[in-house]
Amino acid sequence: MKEKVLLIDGHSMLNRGYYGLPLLTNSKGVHTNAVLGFLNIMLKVIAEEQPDYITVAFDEHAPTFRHRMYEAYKGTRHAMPDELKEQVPIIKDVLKSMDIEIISREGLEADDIIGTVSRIAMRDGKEAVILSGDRDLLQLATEDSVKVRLPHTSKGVTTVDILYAADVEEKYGVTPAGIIELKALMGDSSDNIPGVPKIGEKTGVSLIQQYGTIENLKEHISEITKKSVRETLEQNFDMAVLSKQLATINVNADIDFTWEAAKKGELFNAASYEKYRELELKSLFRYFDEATAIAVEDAAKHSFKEIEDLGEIEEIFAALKKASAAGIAVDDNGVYAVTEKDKAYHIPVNGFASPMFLKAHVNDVLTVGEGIYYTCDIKSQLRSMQTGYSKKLRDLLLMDYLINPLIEDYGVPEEASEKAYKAFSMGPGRYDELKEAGMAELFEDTEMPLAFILYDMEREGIRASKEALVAISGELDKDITALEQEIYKDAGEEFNINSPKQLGTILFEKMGIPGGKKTKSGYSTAADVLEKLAEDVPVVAKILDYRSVYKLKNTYTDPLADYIDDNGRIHSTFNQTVTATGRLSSADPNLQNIPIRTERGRELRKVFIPKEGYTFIDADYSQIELRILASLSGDEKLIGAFKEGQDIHASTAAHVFHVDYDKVTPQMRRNAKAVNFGIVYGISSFGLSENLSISRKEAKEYIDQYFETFPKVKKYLDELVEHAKETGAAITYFGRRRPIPELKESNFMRRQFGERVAMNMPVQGTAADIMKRAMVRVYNMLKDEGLSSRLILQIHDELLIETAPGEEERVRKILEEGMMGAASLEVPLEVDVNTGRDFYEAH
DNA sequence: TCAATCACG
DNA sequence: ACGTACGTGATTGAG
Repeated sequence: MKEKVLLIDGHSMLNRGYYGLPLLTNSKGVHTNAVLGFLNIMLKVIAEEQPDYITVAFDEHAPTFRHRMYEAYKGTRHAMPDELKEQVPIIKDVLKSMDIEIISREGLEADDIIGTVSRIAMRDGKEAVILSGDRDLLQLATEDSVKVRLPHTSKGVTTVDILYAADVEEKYGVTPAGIIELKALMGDSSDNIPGVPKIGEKTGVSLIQQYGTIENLKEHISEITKKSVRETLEQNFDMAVLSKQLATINVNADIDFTWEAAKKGELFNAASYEKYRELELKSLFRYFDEATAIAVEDAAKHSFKEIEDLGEIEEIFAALKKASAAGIAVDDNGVYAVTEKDKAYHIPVNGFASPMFLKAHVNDVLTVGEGIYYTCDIKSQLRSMQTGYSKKLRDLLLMDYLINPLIEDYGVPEEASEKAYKAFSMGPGRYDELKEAGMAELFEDTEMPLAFILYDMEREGIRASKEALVAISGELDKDITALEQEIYKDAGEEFNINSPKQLGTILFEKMGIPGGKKTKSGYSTAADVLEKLAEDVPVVAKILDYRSVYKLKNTYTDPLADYIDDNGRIHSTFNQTVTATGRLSSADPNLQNIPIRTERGRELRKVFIPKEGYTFIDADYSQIELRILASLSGDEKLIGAFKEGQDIHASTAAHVFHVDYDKVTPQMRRNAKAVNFGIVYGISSFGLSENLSISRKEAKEYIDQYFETFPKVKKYLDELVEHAKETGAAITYFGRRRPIPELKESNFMRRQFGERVAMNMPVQGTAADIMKRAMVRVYNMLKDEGLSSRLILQIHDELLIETAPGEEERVRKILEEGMMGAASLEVPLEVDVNTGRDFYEAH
């Protein structure tokens, strides 16, 4: 059995990965698609070939000899997108960690390195396998000792073709050596080889089959019968000669290659696991055995000294109080504390150290301690902590979020010990960063106290009637069954209405309804498409109806019933570190998207009820985003409209359509409302035209008219984009930041998106800031006055309080004061307050 | 696991 | 010549 060497064309495989996969980023915003694509194919081929040696060849960035020749000739160069360029050093690092030899040398192309090594392998009696996405390398294939493997994707499945000399001949009609001759004639646009004009694959192949080489072809040029071919060859033969030079791979390049260095080592070792983990290439973890993974994960853990002696416990708490900075975290097993780099303690719950005892001590540290106490993910610990907000406490998770809200996974450790350690080691530095970025106040006055409020809201939950949900579910079920039958009858067959694919086929092919086509994967059956057809085609109306009823039952009614606990209450989770703009999000279940826009959906809100004797008081900000826009832009007309208490959409309509305020029609108001939304979202004429079903030209006129009416809004939005381009981030009135990496991307569409984000984030984010400040104020007022009423829900611009009997008037006042006073802008913040016996009535 | 859909602000 | 409204979460079918 011959030994085998795998030779990989680095840039070509990276390129293939980049264009073959969507532009993935990991949670740190690092693009990884090319790296992932590269590794996927490489690992697959390694598994198949079982090579004894591996070498990856990269081109140097400096233009290489062959390219220089061509560029001198044509003066062009291929540009590599930044998102791909970034990944070159990354893949090199990964390969190094896998102990894979990398060869690159100025003045040499990867092709030349691979060609040379393949010939060294032949000389030394070894087999060579070449992996590349570039057909150029086919010229290196031989009868049995050098094969080329070309990845190729069809119908989403990637296979890696195997080509020996005979396969090359069969597939391309010429021998591997003939590939060079063929390229000399037909060129290769992907490799910048010009070729002879007008000669394509067909003519080229037949000429090479007949004459073998271009030198021989030159000898017999007069024999060519077809006049056009003969003439182009006669006139452009120098192109063929140049192209041949360009196409020929140098197999005698001067490189440093030794079998010793190329020897395959342990690919899946601790170092490479660490790299994969850092890049978050989770789909590739399966290549590592469990032992490697566990060893690496364990290395990250730290040893905490168990403290059980009562005297020692008191000493530790005393030390904590004296420390200038410490890490602290708690869970059901006790308290974990880090006071110095090598002083980490675990005080377990035991006979002496009851949970109450430990909670009291922690509380004591946080209230009278002299230091700053760092923890990680405070909200998750409050169940075992029983402490109120303290300015001495800093949550690393919340700091990380403020510094970069785009991160998807902040890596909160599972165990409390690691939370304490991580918080201790990273917290102080992170706080400095936060201060540097101007967000210390936002963190201390808003985000930190808010975590405690969210914990309380989650624990309180909201009461819901199971009986009512079950009754509604039954009704919906009847409707679903009836609609299903009618739809099947109209369609003439039974099919899965929930499958957009099947539905599209039935509607637009079988039934031949016009107005189909849209998405890549077939017909769009989205509501806005179907709505346009519903009037003319009864079945389409039924489908829309079916969908909304189906959704109501399966997304809201039934799941909500399952979330009700023994006390009849539903406890959502309010996430404080997921949105890019600073808003909260709600999940498990999401209580921020309970239906309201249709009456049937809205009915569902009747199942949410306050506990016996209590009422709901709900307050929402009126047009908070547009008020923020008016204030921050300083536009007098917009500010004026708000100050006069006008209906803002009607007022916008009056200005944009040049009619009197009281002559505005409902249609005009609707259009103006869409324009106002567009402004807040980062206007584009296309988006507005889609939304309003008008021409792009008309949409543009609306927008131009709007900006002419409110010139300072225009100026403000332009400045937001400019600022974001300069600093790489958008920022709210209260200093919250959102990086916008899209602004630097090479893709036009993505940059455009970045500009819209730059316009939207400060507005949406400032609204989020104001609401959070309001929550802190409202919560503190309820607490300071010793009321029993509780904040239970936040829906972006709305707060719901379960109000104790007799506290109604106070709560109304607190909501008004708390919310209106959360910021002082150029325009007063207006709040609508409502009382109700259920959520339906209250909002 | 992803795309399509749709509920909310 | 691109191919688009901003921010979320849950369900579903299909690969």
